[in-house]
Amino acid sequence: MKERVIEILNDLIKKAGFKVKTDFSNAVEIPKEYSNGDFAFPCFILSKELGIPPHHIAIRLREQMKELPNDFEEIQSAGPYLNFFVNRKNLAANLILEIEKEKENYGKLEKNEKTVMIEFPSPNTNKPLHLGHLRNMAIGESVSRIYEFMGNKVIRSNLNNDRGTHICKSMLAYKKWGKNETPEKKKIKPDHFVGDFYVKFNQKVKTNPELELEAQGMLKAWEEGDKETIELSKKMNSWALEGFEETYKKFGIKLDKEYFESKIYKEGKDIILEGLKKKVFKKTEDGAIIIDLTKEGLGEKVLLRSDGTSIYITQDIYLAKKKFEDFKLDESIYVTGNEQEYHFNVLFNILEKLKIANKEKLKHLSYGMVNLPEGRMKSREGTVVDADDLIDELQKLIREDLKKRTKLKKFELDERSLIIALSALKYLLLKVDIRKNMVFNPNESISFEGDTGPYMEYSFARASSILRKVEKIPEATIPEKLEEKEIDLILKLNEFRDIVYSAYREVNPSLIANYSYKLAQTFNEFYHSCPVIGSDSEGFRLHLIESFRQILKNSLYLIGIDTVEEM
RNA sequence: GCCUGGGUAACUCAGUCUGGAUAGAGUGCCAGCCUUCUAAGCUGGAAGUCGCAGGUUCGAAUCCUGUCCCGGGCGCCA
Repeated sequence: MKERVIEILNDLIKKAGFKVKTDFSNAVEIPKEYSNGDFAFPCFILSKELGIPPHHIAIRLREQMKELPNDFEEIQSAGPYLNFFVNRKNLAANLILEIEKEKENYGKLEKNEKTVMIEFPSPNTNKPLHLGHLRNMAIGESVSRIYEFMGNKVIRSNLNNDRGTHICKSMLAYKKWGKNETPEKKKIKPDHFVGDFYVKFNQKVKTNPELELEAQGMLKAWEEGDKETIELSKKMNSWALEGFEETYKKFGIKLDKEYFESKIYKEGKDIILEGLKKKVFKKTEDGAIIIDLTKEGLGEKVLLRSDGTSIYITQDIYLAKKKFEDFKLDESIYVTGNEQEYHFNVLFNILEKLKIANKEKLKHLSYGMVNLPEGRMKSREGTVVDADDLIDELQKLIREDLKKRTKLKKFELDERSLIIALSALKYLLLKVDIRKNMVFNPNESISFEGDTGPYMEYSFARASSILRKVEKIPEATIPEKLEEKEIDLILKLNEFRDIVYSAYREVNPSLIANYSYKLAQTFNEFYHSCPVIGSDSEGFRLHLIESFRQILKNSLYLIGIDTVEEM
């Protein structure tokens, strides 16, 4: 459409007798206000070259237009701007037709573009998931869906951090004070059961610092193959993983491939030694192998300790290579908090130097932290917002609300309240720009009115309710004159494709989240000013509502949110 | 010290990449709207030196330089 505008502009400039060298094709813009048209040309850009004030240029250009082309409703000069209004009746007719035909596939690309692995949420198995993980999961899932929607094959992978001193801390506490209890006997969600011992350790270590050494000793025993320790680690890790699985399911994510640090932490040495041979790495005097990334501004980084053992980055190099080989990946994305930026920067440099993958194929999707009004969440100090507790609390609030207004059976109540609760949570986490830190205020952030997930659910339910009231949707006849709120809704629906594409290109789910909200808002305005059933435009408006439902559903799907037909 | 992200209304955030028309939402506050398709809604109002100072430009929240404040990183931890 923009090409048409440029075409028309070229024609008008020629007819006006202006001799222009300036390339103005990028100057054509989409105004923020619909009342200023669908496209606008700011004439300032020609003003200097022509030596004519911009508003005169706009008038002169408009004068050349004797007859409007079919695809435009109006072209008008407005001060220094020339505003183009596309033919909205045509647009509405085509749009509705296409959406109703393609339904959930509207805007989707079917091509087989790339195989992409997206790694998230990669938790530690010593404590339950918290709000930070939920942000990670919301982002990971949304980006996965966006990638799939744009025609890529996505493999969701998860690297479980199931070894290390932090794991030994909960193990040690269990060994000392656990009395062989089990989550089943105590009726506690298994990952919470494990986490309670991690908390216990951190309480006890305050008065007994030797526990720290004991935990380190335990790690040593574990790595040396001590049977009892291995058994304990297996038992506790499986509890943790069992609990995580439950939370993933509730939150609506399914990981395709699980990796375990305990299984790969010794791997990667060969790659390092080979790199040493190729002189990509070098050996220090005390025998450690390092890479010098001073030129890249990253300094020196140890890859293999002087005692020959590997560290975090060693196994990450191994795993990256394995991923590319096993799945023939075209791209590998890591979703983690921004505190790991240095690590991934170093990792990607190494992978490129070893020719495992160049940087275009690697992406660190780094997001900001979720803070509380008092500051950072600290699991050791117990100031974390627990993922399960938060979901339960939200669901409870919504369930109470639904109970007051509806007569639902228990399972319906459970299902509906969960969908709405997750809409609140996921939208809250995704509407904020991915790289920004965000503040979670337990008292204020839990809100169901205004710029929230439930607002969108409510809009969807109202639209659905209207459609339920009619038996059959008649053929749409586009009315001679469209109402302002109808036009707003049509234009907003028309933005969907562009928004999804931008979200994909920029790997930014918040664009879709914010669009979903604006779309729902536009619908609510339409809903209040345009009666549907019994009106002259009933047929058209029903189709418009059907299109709205579809686009909102598609849009919410991309940020991992389900819809409900009734509220 | 070096690297990196941020600073927009009382609060939580859009808008910045790709400079344009009076800087937008929501919450909270004030005033209206339920005998009509679900009031988790809609309409109106008050509320902003876009951290600060220069510069570029016809035009700067947006680009450049400097500066202040806040977060994160700079382990032979993960």
